[in-house]
Amino acid sequence: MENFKNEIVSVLQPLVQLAEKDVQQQLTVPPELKMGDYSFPCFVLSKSWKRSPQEISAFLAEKLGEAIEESFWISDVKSVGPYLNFFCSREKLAQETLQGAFYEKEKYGHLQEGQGKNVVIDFSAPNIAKPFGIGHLRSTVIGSSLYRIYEAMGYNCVGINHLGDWGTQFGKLMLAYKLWGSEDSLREDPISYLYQLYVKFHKAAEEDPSLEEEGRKWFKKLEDGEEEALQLWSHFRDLSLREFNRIYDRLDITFDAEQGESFYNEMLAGTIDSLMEQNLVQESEGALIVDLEAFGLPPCLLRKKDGATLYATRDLCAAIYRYEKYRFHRLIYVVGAAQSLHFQQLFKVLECMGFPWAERCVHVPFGLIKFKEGKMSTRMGNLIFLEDVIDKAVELARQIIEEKNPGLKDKNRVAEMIGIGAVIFGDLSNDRIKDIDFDWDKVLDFSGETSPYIQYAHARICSILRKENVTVIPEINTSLLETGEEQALILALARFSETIKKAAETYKPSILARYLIELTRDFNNFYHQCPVLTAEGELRQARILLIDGVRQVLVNGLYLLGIEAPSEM
RNA sequence: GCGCCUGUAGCUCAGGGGAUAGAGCAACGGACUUCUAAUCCGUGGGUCGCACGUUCGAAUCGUGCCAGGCGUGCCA
Repeated sequence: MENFKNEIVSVLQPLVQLAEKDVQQQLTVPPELKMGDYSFPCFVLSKSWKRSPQEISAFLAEKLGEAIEESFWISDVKSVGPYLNFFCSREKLAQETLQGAFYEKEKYGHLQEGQGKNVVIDFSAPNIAKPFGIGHLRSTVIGSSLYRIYEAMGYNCVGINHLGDWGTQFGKLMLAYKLWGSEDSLREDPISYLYQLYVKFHKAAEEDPSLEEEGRKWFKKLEDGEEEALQLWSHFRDLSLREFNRIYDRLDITFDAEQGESFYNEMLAGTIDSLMEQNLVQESEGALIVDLEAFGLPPCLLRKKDGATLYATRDLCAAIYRYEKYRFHRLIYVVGAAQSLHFQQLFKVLECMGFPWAERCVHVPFGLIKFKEGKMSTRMGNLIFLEDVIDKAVELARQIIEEKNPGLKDKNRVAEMIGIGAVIFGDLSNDRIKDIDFDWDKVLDFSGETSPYIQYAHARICSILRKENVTVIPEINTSLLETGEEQALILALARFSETIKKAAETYKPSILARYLIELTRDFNNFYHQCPVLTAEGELRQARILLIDGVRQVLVNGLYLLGIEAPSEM
């Protein structure tokens, strides 16, 4: 598809006297398939040419008539009103696309742009000693998907789970444990017990604000390395990690490093020192800050008046450490939009410190998961556990399998793929910046724009390909694929690669998710209109290769979202 | 107060200068002796929050307003 576009630019550019870039930018996709594959609107030329866009379009179409004959990709040019519409050679496009999918398999659609470059992605980052709530799903699945998308772009990715394993909340938790905790209850169900303690603490602190102060003291003890505090901390941390890993396993998510906030403790002093040497630090109201007023930003707090550090300090250390270790081409933080200001400050401080790579740090923000009942917060105790959501979705998938395909083998495995896929897709299919209204009915709906819809189409294709006397052969007569449904499918497949690129550039997996829905819709139209198995000879072979291409792109695309596709369901 | 984000069909959302603004859900009506009906086809449903501006052209860009969310120094 890119080749086709480039060819349009090269034949059109000398005629219209615009820069190549401008020509490229003007090109749009017509609203209907039969209008062509790319269109050049002639309005821009109207003024300088002193002619109506309709006349210009007609003129250009005639002029281009000859140039087109020697063209490889462009099969036709038509003037439609003010638009100049280009048609791609469908046979060549089908050839290139379908053979590409056939030969490149799971690499189909991938690019080489990122060869030899490292991209560090900071995602998930749950807080130790707190349950893995539905709120953590977003960073986890968006980050993991971006990881896979950037790998498909050719980059070498480093996924880091910046665990929230340090900070004042631990002081509070330790205090709560000291006040009300019991080792027995802790051992029984660690996370949920710690969670209860945490909620209890915040309720009690409302009555007695001195508890907050006491909690901060406990965190200070931890930072000072006091034995008892350290032991409790390490105990809580181990128990939590075990729980998180169970969830990551189910979601098929891995990290290359699990350096949490605590990892940077030893570097804190050094970082503050070097900030001081550069005269970037000031004392204010007993705290240590970097004044950013010159940049229209509130000050960045490095150290509290009690001497304990804040997360900005740890994030500074982390960024510096990561650059030294990975020399990243880009450092991506997949963190909620609520922390936008924090990252503006963080990047600005790095810039002030003279790090040229500060501009290669990006915050990829996302909206909140909201509830009809109001805001969800760990403190209030109205958390929805991610695992409960997954369990319910998987259970529903199992029920539907029992009802529709009771003879299916490996039911549990398939139910897991479908249920988990639905949960992930439900999150990734919407623009990440928007808040999501959490709705059980929506999570547990497997029809329409959902991943089971895509998986189902995939399973149907596999079912056809499993039939006797079906062999996928790459050499076909592409001119036989002439119905609107087939053309639409080929075109959709041809746009896979540019969709990956767009998703990567905008850090939006939702673009890929939408693409897969549309591809699946195109396939379903085809499926209901064009028989494969009962088609004759060459046409049958051509359609077999076509659906095999669709199958491959569905698998590859779902993989990039972190979703598996069962071959039967 | 100030800053950032969001506002499109009853609901959930695509589209983010270009041709008639699209899906899904919900409602109603159709399609399984034919490749899996978790599917498909059809019907109804819209002052693209409001106003002004830029442009040949605005849901899309700018400014102002309205509504909601988030943030705004010792949480992360």
